[in-house]
Amino acid sequence: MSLSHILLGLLEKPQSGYDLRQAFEGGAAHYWTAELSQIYPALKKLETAGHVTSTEVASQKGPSRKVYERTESGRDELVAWIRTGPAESASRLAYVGQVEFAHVVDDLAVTSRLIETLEVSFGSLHDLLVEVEADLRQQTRTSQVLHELLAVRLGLVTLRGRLEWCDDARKLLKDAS
Amino acid sequence: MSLSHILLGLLEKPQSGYDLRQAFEGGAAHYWTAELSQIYPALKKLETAGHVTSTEVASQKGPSRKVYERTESGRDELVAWIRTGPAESASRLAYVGQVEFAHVVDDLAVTSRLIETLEVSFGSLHDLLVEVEADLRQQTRTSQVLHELLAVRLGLVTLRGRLEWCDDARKLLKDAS
DNA sequence: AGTCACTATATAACTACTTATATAGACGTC
DNA sequence: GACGTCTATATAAGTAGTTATATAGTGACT
Repeated sequence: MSLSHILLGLLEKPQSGYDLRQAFEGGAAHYWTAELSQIYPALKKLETAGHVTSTEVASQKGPSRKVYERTESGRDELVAWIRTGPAESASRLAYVGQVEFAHVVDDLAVTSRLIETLEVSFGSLHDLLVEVEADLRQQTRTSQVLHELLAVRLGLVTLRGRLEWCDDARKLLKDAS
Repeated sequence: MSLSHILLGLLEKPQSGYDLRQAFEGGAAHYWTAELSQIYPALKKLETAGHVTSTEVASQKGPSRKVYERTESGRDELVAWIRTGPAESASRLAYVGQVEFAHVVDDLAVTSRLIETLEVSFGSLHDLLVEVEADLRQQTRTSQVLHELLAVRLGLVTLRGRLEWCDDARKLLKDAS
């Protein structure tokens, strides 16, 4: 389950469940979203596991808020997740969270390794799609072939963008170290 | 549920559940994956709904295969799904399937409308991230800010790629009509 | 005074998805 | 001939995620 990990990452600052959903809407939306009905039970589970603690805070508008804070154990769990690197079968883009929260590891080499791993998997998917596209180009341009070509090209531009990003990321990391 | 719709789209040619999984691995993987344990019940459900029919075919290697075929009603269901356009909250990229299978609608105007809708939603997410990036650029370059910047840029290159694709797709459609 | 929108938490019911396991024939190889 | 791998279908158990609904206070508009 990586929603828990994403929540632990977002808890760099103590926040309520409601706040955390705002975080998903503003910025994090490009790689992950979650409903409140999923966030509240997830926070409760993290609390029982000892990865977060909660304190009730009176609010000027609406009911009192429950503000969650990451514990040492929570930080350890987050670090462990980031160190494992991206899962091969990631239908959701949890690896973006791993990159975003990698600063808690306090070791840029971990970030570099993450990027290298991603580059390999982006690369092989890209190569596969290049072949599929070449195949489609040789077929007579029926409506079906045209639409398949559109779908494949969407994959290609996305992967080309991500590969460019790997390059860019390496440069940023070199400048930083 | 759009796995059913994706399966209906892939059933342009009659195929078995096993074949359909291969399709997810070869090419469709960039926007959707599904395990066999999810595909088999989904096909059964489609059969009860009358959207597909199955015929048992003896196989030279291994056990006999169950080959599924899309019915008229299945085609109607697929067309209806494509006509509704992309869902706003699409954590998985089902809209790529809508583009890929749009040829069954047999009306390029539908494809054009799909692309226009996508361009709007890609655009607004892109604009949001541009603002977030500008914000981060002004902050002192701590490790945390660097990692947030990396995550935001990954989103940006992805969205820039997709916006380029919208342009490209419009041109391809113009040439085709 | 009534309605709407926003902050805030919570749960029930449902749907989707993953992981593990069982079965079974064909083919290759050690 | 024992083992591994590939084709092929299927189900059980568990986890993740969505949709609907309830509750409740605040502020703004009508």
